[in-house]
Amino acid sequence: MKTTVQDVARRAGVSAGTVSNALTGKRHVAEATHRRILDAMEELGYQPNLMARGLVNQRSHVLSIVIKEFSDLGYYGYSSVLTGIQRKANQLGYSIMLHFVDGPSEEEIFATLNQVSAHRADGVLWVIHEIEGNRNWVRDIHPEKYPPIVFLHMHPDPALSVVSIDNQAGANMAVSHLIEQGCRTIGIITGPLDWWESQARLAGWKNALQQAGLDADSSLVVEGDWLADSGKTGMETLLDRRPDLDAVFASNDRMALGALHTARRRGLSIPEDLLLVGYDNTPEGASYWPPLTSVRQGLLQSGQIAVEDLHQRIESEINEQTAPRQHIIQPELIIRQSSMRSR
Amino acid sequence: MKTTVQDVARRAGVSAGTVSNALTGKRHVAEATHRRILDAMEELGYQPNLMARGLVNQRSHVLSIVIKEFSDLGYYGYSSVLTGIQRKANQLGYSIMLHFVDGPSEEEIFATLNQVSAHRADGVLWVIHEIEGNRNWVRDIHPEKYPPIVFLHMHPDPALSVVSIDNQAGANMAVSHLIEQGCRTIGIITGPLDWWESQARLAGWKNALQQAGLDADSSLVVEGDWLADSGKTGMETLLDRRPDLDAVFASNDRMALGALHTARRRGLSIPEDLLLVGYDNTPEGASYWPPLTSVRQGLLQSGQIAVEDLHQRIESEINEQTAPRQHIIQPELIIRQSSMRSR
DNA sequence: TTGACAAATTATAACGTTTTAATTTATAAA
DNA sequence: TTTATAAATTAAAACGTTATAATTTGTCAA
Repeated sequence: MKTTVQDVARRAGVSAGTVSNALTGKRHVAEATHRRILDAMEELGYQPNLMARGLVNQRSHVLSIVIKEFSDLGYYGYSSVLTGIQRKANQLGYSIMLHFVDGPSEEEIFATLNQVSAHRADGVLWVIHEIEGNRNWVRDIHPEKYPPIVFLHMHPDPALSVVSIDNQAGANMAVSHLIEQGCRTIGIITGPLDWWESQARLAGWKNALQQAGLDADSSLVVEGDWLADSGKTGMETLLDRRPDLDAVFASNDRMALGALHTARRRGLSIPEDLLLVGYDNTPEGASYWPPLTSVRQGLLQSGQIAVEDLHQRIESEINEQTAPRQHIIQPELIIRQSSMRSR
Repeated sequence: MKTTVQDVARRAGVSAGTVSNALTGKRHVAEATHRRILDAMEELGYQPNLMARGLVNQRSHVLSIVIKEFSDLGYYGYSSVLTGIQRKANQLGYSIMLHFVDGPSEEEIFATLNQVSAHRADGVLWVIHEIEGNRNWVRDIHPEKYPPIVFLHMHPDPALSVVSIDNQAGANMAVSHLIEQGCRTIGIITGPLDWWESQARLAGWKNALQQAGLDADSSLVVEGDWLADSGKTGMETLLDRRPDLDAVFASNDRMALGALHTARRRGLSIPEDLLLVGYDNTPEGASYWPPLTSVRQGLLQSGQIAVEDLHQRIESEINEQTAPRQHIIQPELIIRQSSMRSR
């Protein structure tokens, strides 16, 4: 835990500089010496000190991920993104530091950002959902007081680097599919409406209905909070309000699960009496009864793209700033029995 | 991103040492100077460089979490533990670095450990499940080549610091509860049997049956892989083998979901025809149909305890090594309708 | 042999902190 | 006033690397 480059040098009978050269491979060192150095390292169990290295190189090779705490990590979406991030980061030689935020309130955001910056992370991946003022605080951040930041799952913004998923298209697909199945009265259980994802999915629903000349009445809309319970009550409300309801689009799989629960409790069969589509395509969905049709988001991919973009940004920063880029990923509909009209 | 303690010092008209004193609060600095320094920091937007600080203090205030990659993060259990870890770590002033492992093969384990040690993490939280040789490699690690390590969810071992959950007791509770409900032929869907958790839960099942003088025949045991699909097929097998089956204990909620699926497909009602208990108490379980009885593990708590123990270990290391400690957490049964005999 | 030139190595100065020991400044007693 | 003592500040060294510029060593042609 504490043999240093000096120790290795002494043991190999060379200077510290040579050991460093052997280590980084930037300057050439003679075959024989190289071998001796390697041996010395082996014998002494040398571990380079990344803090010292980072200090002189002005480069930590650490990427900071900022994520909202608690429930989020257990949520399928976030963990997929993280996995995608991890893979690419690893491949590019970065380590990952995790920062949690509760609020996110303005002050907490800046506190976190300061911590990130104190660690001298090379870049930041912002995986906090966007609500209200959020976007504006974050737009003001950019100054070179902080390392480059890539925002995941925010809606596109020319001033920021964003990797996001086309939520409106995803919802549109889902609802269009229901329409093709012959449904006419399609309810939606949305996420919290201060999330832009929720808004976008709602817009997709509306859009699909209008394209087909169908009713997008507000009695068909009920707001949930992403959790299964709100799917239960959402479904209750929809059924009470619209006895003619023949399909429901739930804005995530958890709420779809809740909707299934309520349908079952009320003695309704899916897909016989009612069709249902979820969002996220969680692995469990395939084991619900009936197996759940859902929208696959490509979250793993989004994590990877984000890291790639960030990496470019980090590398280029030395010369001139790379302009912000927007990456928009298209989702895909996975059809299972919950939305297949059995005639 | 690059004003230094020197800059602040210059601006405040003092020396670097004084700024440092003001920063750490270890030596007293006069009221007036202190104020001037604070102002200077504010004006210059000073951010301490944690790498430099870590270098001189020989303390990074970073905790490394080693976790098996991919699916694991999305798994309820792991994310809960991580949350628990994060909370306590934050409270004690640590940042968190995440390291992923695929295998885990011996070489990969050591590669990861070397990385951890290169970052000079103050301590390690080992959240890899234990299989086969695993334990032995890990026992040999301890030498002071690496920082102190606490192992989560390994079975107790006097040579190692371990925080684990009493899986056998948990399973025993679940099965005893089924027996109390009047069940006599209770099947089990286990996890992969090279996981000690699976073994322990199996032992708990067996134990409870034997206590009650009931049959723990091998025809009642089927091995799963934690995923819902294996719950589906596991349930098929059990039903085929034992037409007299009147309850099933699934070793996690996902597999319980699969079991529900199969029961439903075969036209069996739960709890009317068959009782079912899961393990993990995932939030979704309450929305399954019927709501799932399950074993709550106290994972959040386990994460917190692990960090506390690790912290002590880190602090004390300066003097003499603290002896390894075993923490065993008792789980709790959460009863819902899937296991309530309706008579 | 001696140069001339390339290749390999080294000494030294950073990087941004904190700590130690030394020094200055303030305070109180004589 | 002085002196003794406490309080506040500072200069310099250290932490473990890498980069730069200087030096040594080796090779080959003249």
